[in-house]
Amino acid sequence: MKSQELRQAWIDFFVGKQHKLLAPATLVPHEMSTTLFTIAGMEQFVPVFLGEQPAPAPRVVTVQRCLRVAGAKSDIESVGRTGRHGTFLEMLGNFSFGDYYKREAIAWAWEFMTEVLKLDPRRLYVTVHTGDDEAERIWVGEIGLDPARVTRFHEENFWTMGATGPCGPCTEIFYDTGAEHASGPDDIGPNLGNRYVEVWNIVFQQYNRGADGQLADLPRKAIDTGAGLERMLAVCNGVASMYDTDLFTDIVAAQPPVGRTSLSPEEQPARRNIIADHLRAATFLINDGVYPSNTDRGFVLRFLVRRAIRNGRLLGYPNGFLAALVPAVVRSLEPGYPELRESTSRIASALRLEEQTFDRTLERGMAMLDRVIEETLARGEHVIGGGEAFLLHDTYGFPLELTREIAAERGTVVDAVGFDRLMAEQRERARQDAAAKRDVVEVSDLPALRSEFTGYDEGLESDGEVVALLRGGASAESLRSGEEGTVVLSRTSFYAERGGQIGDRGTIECSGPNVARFEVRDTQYMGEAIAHQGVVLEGELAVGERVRTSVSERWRREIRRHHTSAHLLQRALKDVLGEEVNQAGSWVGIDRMRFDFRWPGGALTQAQKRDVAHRVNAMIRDDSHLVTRVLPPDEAKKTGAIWMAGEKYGDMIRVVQAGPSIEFCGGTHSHTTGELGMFVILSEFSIGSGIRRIESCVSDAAEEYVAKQSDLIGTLASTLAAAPDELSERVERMQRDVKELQTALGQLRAKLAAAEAAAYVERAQRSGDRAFVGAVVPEADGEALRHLSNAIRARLRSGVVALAGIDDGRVSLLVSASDDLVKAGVHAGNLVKLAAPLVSGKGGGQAAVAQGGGTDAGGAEAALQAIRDAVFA
RNA sequence: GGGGAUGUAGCUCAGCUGGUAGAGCACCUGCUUUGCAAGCAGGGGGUCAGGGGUUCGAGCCCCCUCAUCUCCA
Repeated sequence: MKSQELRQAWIDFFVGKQHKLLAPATLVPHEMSTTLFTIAGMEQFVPVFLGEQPAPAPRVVTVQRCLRVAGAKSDIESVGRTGRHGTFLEMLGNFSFGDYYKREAIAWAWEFMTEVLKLDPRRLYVTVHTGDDEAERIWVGEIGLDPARVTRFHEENFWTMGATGPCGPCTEIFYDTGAEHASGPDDIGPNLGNRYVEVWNIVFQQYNRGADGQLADLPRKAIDTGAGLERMLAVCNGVASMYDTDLFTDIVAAQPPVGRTSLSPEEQPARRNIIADHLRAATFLINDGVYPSNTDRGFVLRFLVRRAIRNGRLLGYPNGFLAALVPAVVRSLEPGYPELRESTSRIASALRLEEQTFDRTLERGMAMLDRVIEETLARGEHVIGGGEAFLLHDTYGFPLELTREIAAERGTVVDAVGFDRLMAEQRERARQDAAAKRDVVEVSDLPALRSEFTGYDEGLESDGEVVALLRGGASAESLRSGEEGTVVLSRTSFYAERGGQIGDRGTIECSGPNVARFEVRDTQYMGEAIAHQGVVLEGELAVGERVRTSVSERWRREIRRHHTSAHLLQRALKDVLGEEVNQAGSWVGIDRMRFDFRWPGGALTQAQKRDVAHRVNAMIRDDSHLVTRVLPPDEAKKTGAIWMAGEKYGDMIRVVQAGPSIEFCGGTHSHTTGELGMFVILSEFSIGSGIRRIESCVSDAAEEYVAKQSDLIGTLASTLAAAPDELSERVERMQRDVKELQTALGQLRAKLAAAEAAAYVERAQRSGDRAFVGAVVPEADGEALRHLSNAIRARLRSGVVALAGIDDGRVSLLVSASDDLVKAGVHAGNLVKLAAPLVSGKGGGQAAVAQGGGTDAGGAEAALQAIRDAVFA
């Protein structure tokens, strides 16, 4: 059986049982999630289980891609080595939200496995929760399973996603792969070893575990099942390992022939499997909008990619092999995920870039390791310290296994114990921090609320009803004058912050006989509800009242214009730099717009920026009417509109067209492009490797900016008495003049110092063959003293120069001694230390040259005397 | 989110306990020379990432910010 046949059979079976087929969520979960990635099929339904969102249908079927890298549910070291472990997997799932329950869920699972897949019932075993008599009764009484095939477990049969969230008892179906796969003589049933493989988990979701660890009942009981496609496929095909199914064999077969390698032939298949697994994960992560980076999801992606590259190197694969494998991965998964095709080149180029980055890291690490090994050997030791290995790993990203390998070649070993200890400390630090501020899923005390946004069609004003009020996060019946709080309405013209567009401001007024006015300072989404945050200006606002909403006209107008400019800018960027430019986020305010985009080419040139701005302005002058259509996803994609990878879109998608720009967008926009007036780029800079940010503005803000610039140029021109056109030339000439003057001044000073030096040298005091020059130099700072001192010393064969510069009431001391006197024991630093207190200061330095200073100019002569006495003593 | 490292000439990097900012390569000029990184001599080139503080004095010490690299969650 092929993977696609199994996927399709699954979907067909449950659609036949009146299930609605839903599109899978991306690997990047919804904002409220407590997990970094989508790790289970039920992830996207958590708000439904909790009663925060309505169910999309009573019965649902999905094929959900999942990623399990960290945490209790995965073991990265086992990936590729056992037949059951992988980081990326597809979860076949059927769900019931308050519809059918245990009986149907169990019966259908049995039907699918024995009748559709035609698996041998004699190989199937079942586990149920210790407290779940009902499930066992169904298995034995209704399905007719031999009671000997049902075992009870406690912890193993209580499913939970994480520390908190929906959970409940479960029943699991195991497949007996045969005695030849037994882990040992004790491996005679589920959960004892590798022989019995868990293929299907049917969870009876009925509790929510809160932050305090207590279980609370869910609003309604639900069914949540998950069967791993990879394991199920292996079972169907009678192979022991999922790596022997077409999901992996196609990718392994596409890998280059093994080159020079130190790996044993037995070790090589595991390495090839690891590459296939990590590449599947990486392909989907990038497809879903994640890119390699140092934090969060990006880091996990980087970890997987680098691990794959490292294994490829060990197998002797050529540079760039990973990117070259992307088409094979896409071919393998395309039947289930046609959308992968259009991301192929984007995925490959991201992997290529990461491989280059990794190469640089390895090169740097290699140089450091060489030094470490040499130092170790030079000390006559043969153990590389754990601290040093950890430093290489932690700070410079050099993998431990590489350190070990290279160390071994040079006859040394690595202190693994020390390394592990440091690693554990690092983990503990991060974990404690994370534990301190973990988000908790809680059943909201608000019922599942949903607000309708009327702003698309009705403009700035609309009617609605107050359905909930919050004061300090807790629900309230009413809000009185002066109180701050949150208002949730059934319908509203206020746009809540989403898609980079900030929330609206304005006022909400009671439309009834009651008088109340609420000032809205910000608007945010709370689930599907639109929450207006602000303060009651007058009267009292109560739940159930009819209200009229009105958004500040200027606020919305300027936001609309800036949002539209973001679309035009993206179009222009793609025109100038190429279609591969991808939006990586944006922020739309009333007087500014930030647009982040992926562009590995570095800073934009002046000409590119000008070209981009010019194109945007040309689109504005074309004065096109904006056209918005609301389409189902398939049709929306046919328009060729730009959409953001990894962004979630609903059942119906708004497609906004502004001149040549077509984008998926839920924001509010201007009526015509001409409304924007003028577009100006304020700045362009990097906000991370491969990501750049453009800040720009349009409309009033653009006019103001240009006016300010113009004023500035006017001021400059009049200050410099130059025409604006000549400004840059003028400034350049001034800089050149300054440089020349500085050079001339330096030369002059040197000459002057030389001339003065001659005079000072003539006045030198001598004692034996030692000479001493001491002088108070008015209006001289440290720099001047140094020049003079150098000039004098150059003329003295042997002697000490001590100068006291007086500048602005402060004294600088500088003492220097000729080499022969230094050898004879004269120490300029000590001389300064001796003299400095006489000018109420301090100082010091080296034997040849020393400096000091103080605040008492009157003591300068005495200080020089003291030095002279010391030199001649 | 937490930790580590780095930022000095166009490039790669030195810079000791705080005391006159350096080397190699590249560049310019001249000479020599014409076989694999040519040689010799001379020269130009610096906001020591930015800001604040301590100090007589900061590239170096302290604080903040920014950028880049990196590990962990």
